[in-house]
Amino acid sequence: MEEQKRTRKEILDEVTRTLILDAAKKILFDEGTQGFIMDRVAVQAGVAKGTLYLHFRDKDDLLKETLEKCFEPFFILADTIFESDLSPEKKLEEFSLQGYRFFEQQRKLFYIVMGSRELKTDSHMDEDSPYWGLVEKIARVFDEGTRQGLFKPMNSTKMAGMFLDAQGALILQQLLGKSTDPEEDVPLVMNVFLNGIRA
Amino acid sequence: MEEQKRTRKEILDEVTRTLILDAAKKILFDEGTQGFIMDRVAVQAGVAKGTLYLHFRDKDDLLKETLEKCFEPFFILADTIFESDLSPEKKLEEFSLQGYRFFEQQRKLFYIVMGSRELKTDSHMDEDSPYWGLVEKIARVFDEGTRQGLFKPMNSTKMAGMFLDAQGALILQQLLGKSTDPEEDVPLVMNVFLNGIRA
Amino acid sequence: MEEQKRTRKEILDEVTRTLILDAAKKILFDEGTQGFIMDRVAVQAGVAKGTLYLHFRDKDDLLKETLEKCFEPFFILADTIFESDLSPEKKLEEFSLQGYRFFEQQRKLFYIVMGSRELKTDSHMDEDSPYWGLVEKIARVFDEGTRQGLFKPMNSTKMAGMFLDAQGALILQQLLGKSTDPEEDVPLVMNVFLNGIRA
Amino acid sequence: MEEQKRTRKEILDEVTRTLILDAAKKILFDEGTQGFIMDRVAVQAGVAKGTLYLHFRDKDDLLKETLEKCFEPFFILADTIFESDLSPEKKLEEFSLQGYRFFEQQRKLFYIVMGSRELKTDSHMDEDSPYWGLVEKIARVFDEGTRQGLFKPMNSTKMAGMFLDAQGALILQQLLGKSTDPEEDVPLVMNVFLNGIRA
DNA sequence: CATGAATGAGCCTTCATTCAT
DNA sequence: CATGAATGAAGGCTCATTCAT
Repeated sequence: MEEQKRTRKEILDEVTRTLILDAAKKILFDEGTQGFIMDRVAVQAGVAKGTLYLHFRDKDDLLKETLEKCFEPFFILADTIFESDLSPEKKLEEFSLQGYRFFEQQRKLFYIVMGSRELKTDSHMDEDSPYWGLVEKIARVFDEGTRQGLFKPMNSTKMAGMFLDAQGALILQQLLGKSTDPEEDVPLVMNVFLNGIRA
Repeated sequence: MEEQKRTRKEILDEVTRTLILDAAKKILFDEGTQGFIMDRVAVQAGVAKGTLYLHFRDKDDLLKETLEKCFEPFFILADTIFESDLSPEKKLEEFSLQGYRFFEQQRKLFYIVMGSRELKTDSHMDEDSPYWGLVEKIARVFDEGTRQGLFKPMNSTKMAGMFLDAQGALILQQLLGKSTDPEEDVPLVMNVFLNGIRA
Repeated sequence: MEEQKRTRKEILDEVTRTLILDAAKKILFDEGTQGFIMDRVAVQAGVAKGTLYLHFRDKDDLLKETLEKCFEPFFILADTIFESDLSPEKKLEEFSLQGYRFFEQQRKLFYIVMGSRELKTDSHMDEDSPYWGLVEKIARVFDEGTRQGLFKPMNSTKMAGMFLDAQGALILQQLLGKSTDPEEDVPLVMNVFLNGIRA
Repeated sequence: MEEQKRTRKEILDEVTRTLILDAAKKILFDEGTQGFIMDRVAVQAGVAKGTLYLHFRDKDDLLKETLEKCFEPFFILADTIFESDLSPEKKLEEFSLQGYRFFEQQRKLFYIVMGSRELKTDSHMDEDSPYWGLVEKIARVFDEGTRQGLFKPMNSTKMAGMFLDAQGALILQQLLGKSTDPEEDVPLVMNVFLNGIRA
């Protein structure tokens, strides 16, 4: 029964935690990082301000977890792609396409992450940030390609960084209205990088 | 003499302005955007708080101008390259190399611009930001190459964005200690992009 | 019990609110509107500066409510008179007398309201200010007198305004030491106005 | 020649002084007491900020003199009336009418004086303010009437205060749009007061 | 005398965090 | 555990006044 109780507590905890994170996500989307204020998150979540601190160390912790939650669907998608049977080239292409689409739908998220300059949490600088996780996963695809003799040998981490950021540059231009066609942009990245690295 | 007087005043004004900007630069470097506080800038500059507002509209204005001042040497360098007689390929390579070196020396600046999330001034989002200025200039180089029959026809703005951000990815990795050799990295970018676009 | 709890909280809230208003009143009296500074009010109330903003939107709100609280006893008195069975003439006389006495005791308040020029809250200009509320109530007394055939027909609002301000002129002179005797002043107003309006 | 020089200086001084006062008047009208800021007055006057302090002790001094300058035409008018051959009753009536008209044209001035609560300078409280000057002059008219056997004996200062403020109440209502007809309002004051005091 | 850059005390307001209930 | 009133450090900005030129 002790076991049971603890479990129940843990479940309730999880529920509250999720409640808060969902609220935080909404606030982050609606108000941007400027408006990401503990008070508002608490109100949105329907919990007391103090409760926030029962589940997250401080504002930064909450923000970090919120961002992670925002990216979660994309990461799951990415993982699915990376762990599939597709060829390395196809994996990259598929990732490119999905990234493009994800941010097309989650336009605001991109603005917040790239554009907002209010986060202490520095996703680029932090070694175990989503950014670096992604870079490593893409690097593994390049390694895979090289192992299969499809790509030239290379510094895969660097190449992955370049691939990811070049992609980001296109998404940025897309969001700013310079173009809206993944049919055009995805091949563009793919051509540049595949021509550059094909064995 | 009227002329003279006005000139003298303008010079003094300029002196104070520079004094403040230098102080602001130092504060920005030492304390990051978090610590970029008007009071501190004033103390560092050795002027009164109010004086800051005699030369800059508000905190944001000061911050923006400070950043511009930080990048100035790099922009001048970039312009020199872009306006030189070098071949398009060489221009890109030289830009790549200089960018690499600039941020090697100004490591902190990169952290501040890329990493800090405290700036309202959003260099990526703002259409006439240094970022877009650079993109446009690089695009012109791509156009030039295409006109000379060296590069394939392409959407030069997109390509320039990709080129710049791919570069940034490498600089980031360099700064995080993943590598320190421009001898290795510059050819990397160049290879990828030139293979990808050469006619 | 939920009910109880909420009630208790509301009571505590009310206590703090009153604490602040009393402090604000004291500051207003002691220091005038010039010295009506949020910091000082907080210290006087024995609460933190931030607490002020938990109970009042901003400085102006606090000031407005403070003034209202200052006048409250007088308004209650006035209402008692206006709603009594006294004859219109007696009502006016009684109002006159009570106003005289109220400001005799609250001398400082008169100075603050009439003399101080620091309030944004403009009691004369604002259509639903205490001033206009009083004018309307007095006007009703004049109307009553006219209906009863005691007073000539008249524009009661205008007459009420004149009556109130004429009164104010006397109180002002009283406060400045020109006279101190309500026995003399009240009949003065009454004579002038009643002679002027009696049917 | 020394004489001459000093005179010339005095004239220039007077010119600057007037320049400043005119500017101050304009600022006061256009921006209200809120916007009555030394900087702006200086700019409007076309002189340096420091110059203001060469001609006026401090902001309060300037404000006081500005207000006096605003009322000057009305005071001159009033004096003309008070020193004329008119009967006391006619003097009061004429004063009433002219006051009414003056503020009708100078609507903004009335708002500023009565409505604005930003002036340290307290025209009502200060014993040698325009207000008290006016009261005294009106009191002399009442005295004159009493001497001529037209009015009952009375405390003329008090009566004058009442007369002036009752008048103010009507002007206030006029300005707030409750009525616009001096043909109606002037007789109103006159009736009340004359009935109240006629011998 | 005039100037106007510099001053800096002063003030309002925000918001992350705590802690008594 | 949850609560939310209280906290108070922190920070941006204003503007009357001064003084060196």
